[in-house]
Amino acid sequence: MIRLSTKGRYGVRLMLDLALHFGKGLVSLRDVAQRQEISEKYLWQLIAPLKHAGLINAARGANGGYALTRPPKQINLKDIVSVLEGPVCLLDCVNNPSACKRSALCIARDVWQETSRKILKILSTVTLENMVHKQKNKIKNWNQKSRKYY
Amino acid sequence: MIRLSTKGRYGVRLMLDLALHFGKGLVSLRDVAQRQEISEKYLWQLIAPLKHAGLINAARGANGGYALTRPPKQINLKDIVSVLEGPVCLLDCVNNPSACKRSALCIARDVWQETSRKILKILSTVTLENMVHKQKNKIKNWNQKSRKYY
DNA sequence: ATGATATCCTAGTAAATTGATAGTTATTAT
DNA sequence: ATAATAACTATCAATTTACTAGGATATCAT
Repeated sequence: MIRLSTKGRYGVRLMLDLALHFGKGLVSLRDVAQRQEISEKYLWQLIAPLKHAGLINAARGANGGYALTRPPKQINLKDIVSVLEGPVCLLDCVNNPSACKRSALCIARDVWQETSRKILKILSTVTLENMVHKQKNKIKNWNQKSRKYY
Repeated sequence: MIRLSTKGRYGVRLMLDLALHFGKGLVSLRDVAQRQEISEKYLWQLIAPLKHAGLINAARGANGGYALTRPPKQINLKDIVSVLEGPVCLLDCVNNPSACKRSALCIARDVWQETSRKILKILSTVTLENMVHKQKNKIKNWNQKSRKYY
């Protein structure tokens, strides 16, 4: 299926949470877990590869926690998804022609290759900064509505 | 993972095979299986939903077989993939807000919704006719090269 | 030093999905 | 009749997914 697993689903929410706190010190996993309503243990399994990929920093011990390694503007959905869900590549043969002996003459492969590239482009245009802005706007609008109707 | 299962992978090749024979009568599953090097039994599991979705017609009995119900120009990747892999929708909450109680205020959802729409658009721009043309060009070029070097 | 607070790491597992095979029945052209 | 072909059902091993459990290790505040 063309769909995200919970890794990508939760991972993006985790990274957005960190983005919302960027520049304000470290964020503990427990806090993220509570805000996002995701098990702390499960979140950790997402943290590990993200840290390994250099997207977040960690500080151990009391008052420890996590933070983005670079500004939200410089991290996009492609970065996050490819770490957590593997390379965005609709079929193995796209990145690795030897995965199928038909590769050389297969039109389907050409099409999937082109399509993969387009999807990748879409994902890389959405940054965490974009999402932070959207989040703030949404909350603002929601508050205005509340004032109006309640 | 953002990737296709073998259903979509084989299914598109199956439909392209039928497209290449469009207007030339029925094609038996055995022939497709041999040309595409895919098990006949497995192919049948793809045929069933495609037929049910109205993309192909079947004729039983001797000399029976399959054919596209409409010209290759009027069938695109979105049609095929959504039948075989389910709706192109990165997360359940995108089509069905009640799948997650955070839907109303979740920015991640908004972003995945927009992204799903863009991917859908990409898939619907590629028709079987496009693929048939590419296939014929590729074979032509390949033959020219052969004449040149061998 | 010590204890509280975090990160870090390894295993395990039930459920779902995937990819494929086998065998049987129904229908039609010849 | 019979050969060819679609239509259907059931099964199954392997993989992936989505978690959970239990602890080891590092760091800071006191």
